[in-house]
Amino acid sequence: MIEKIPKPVARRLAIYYRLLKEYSKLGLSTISSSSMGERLNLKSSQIRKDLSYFGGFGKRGTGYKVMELMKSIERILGIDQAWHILIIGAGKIGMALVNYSGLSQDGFVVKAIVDADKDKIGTLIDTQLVVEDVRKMGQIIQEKKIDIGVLCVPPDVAQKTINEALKCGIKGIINFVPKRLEVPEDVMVEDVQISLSFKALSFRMVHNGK
Amino acid sequence: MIEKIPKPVARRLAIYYRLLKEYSKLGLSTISSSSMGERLNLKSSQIRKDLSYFGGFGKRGTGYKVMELMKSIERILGIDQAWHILIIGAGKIGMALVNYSGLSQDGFVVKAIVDADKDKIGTLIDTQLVVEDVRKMGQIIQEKKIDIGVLCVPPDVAQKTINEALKCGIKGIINFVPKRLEVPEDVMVEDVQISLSFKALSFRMVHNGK
DNA sequence: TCCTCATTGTGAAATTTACCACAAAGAGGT
DNA sequence: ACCTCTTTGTGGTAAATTTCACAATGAGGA
Repeated sequence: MIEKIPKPVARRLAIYYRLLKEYSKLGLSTISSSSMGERLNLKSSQIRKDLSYFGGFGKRGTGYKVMELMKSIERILGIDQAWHILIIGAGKIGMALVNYSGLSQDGFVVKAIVDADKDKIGTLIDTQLVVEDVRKMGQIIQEKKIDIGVLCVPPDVAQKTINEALKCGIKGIINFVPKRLEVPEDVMVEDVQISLSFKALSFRMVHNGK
Repeated sequence: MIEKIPKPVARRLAIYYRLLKEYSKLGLSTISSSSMGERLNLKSSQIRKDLSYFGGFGKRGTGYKVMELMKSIERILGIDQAWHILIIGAGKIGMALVNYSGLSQDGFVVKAIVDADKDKIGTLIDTQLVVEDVRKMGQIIQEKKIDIGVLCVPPDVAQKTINEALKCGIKGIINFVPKRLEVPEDVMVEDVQISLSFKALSFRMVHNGK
């Protein structure tokens, strides 16, 4: 913990977590770094080093206990608690994220969705959530104790919209908008840029993977 | 060109491209690496070095011509051509990607969407595309000259489904499934793992951004 | 023409990240 | 108790990436 954690580590921990979940479903009780590495196309030493930043979870000669390591990574990633999510923008992406199983599984609970479009406000999504007026966002953030806002609005209103959310104390943002957001230092933004992945693929296809 | 290109470069080029598009809309004709860097929170030297791998696009004392650089990056990224896209799986994500403006804008044209679910087959999406039977995938790939498959199916059928697509000559895959796909060497896979971004955010929020 | 200013392109240094290699340690058998 | 086998945790090294720093160059004005 004293040492600085390389940035790519968090992402890999999430990958290890996913694999461990699979193993636990299969009923495996212990696992070695080398078998994980083989499965994930990573060097076993990298996995061990990544884990070692947070403590010694394994046993020499035996490996790691699947359940134990899962719980530890949950704690490290902060997903041993439930995060309250607000989806900002009921466009295609926003709506797709309501009830998206990949999120609820890991403790990210969508508590509300807001939009500015009158035609969308009041619509029932997935027989679960009603689209609310974006002007009530502040109230919703406080009442539903929202931790994370997921921004899925058109680019031209992105900054303006997120400014409102910031005023109400949001400290984490998942940004689906292809624009860099200006936020205070203590607010974390994680960008999800789907179109970048398409372009990266295109690049690799044209350049033959080099 | 002889030199090896660092992996992060392609992704940044796509970011530069996005910014240049903005500049061109604003009617700017030239731009310097330092003003781009300021805007993107990157060092100007990094931008210059990234571009220099592909040639000298700028002029000393003046900077880069917006339009010219845009066209060059288009060529480098391979988005000066249209890519034919097949969406595999008409779940939430798959449906959201049909007509997703972020894609069509940059030459990624969704030509078809397939699913295995009888209830979904035949459904009209966005008054544009009809969901087709996944068993016709091979035929569709050939007839519509599909270049890239976008995998959005449940994890347990992911590998099986992609194997079919590979048989029909797909050479590029965007993978939304939280699983590593096994593919031949000459096939490029780009993973888009939404839930990883949420976990990375959670991690940073818990660890105070360090 | 010559001087000044701005900005590129790029070797070399600095930093960050990944990988190696091996001592340490536990389990199981004899 | 000792030997063997396996696998971790980690210091040190290698590789990859970013950043620095500056010579080279073009534009514009005097």
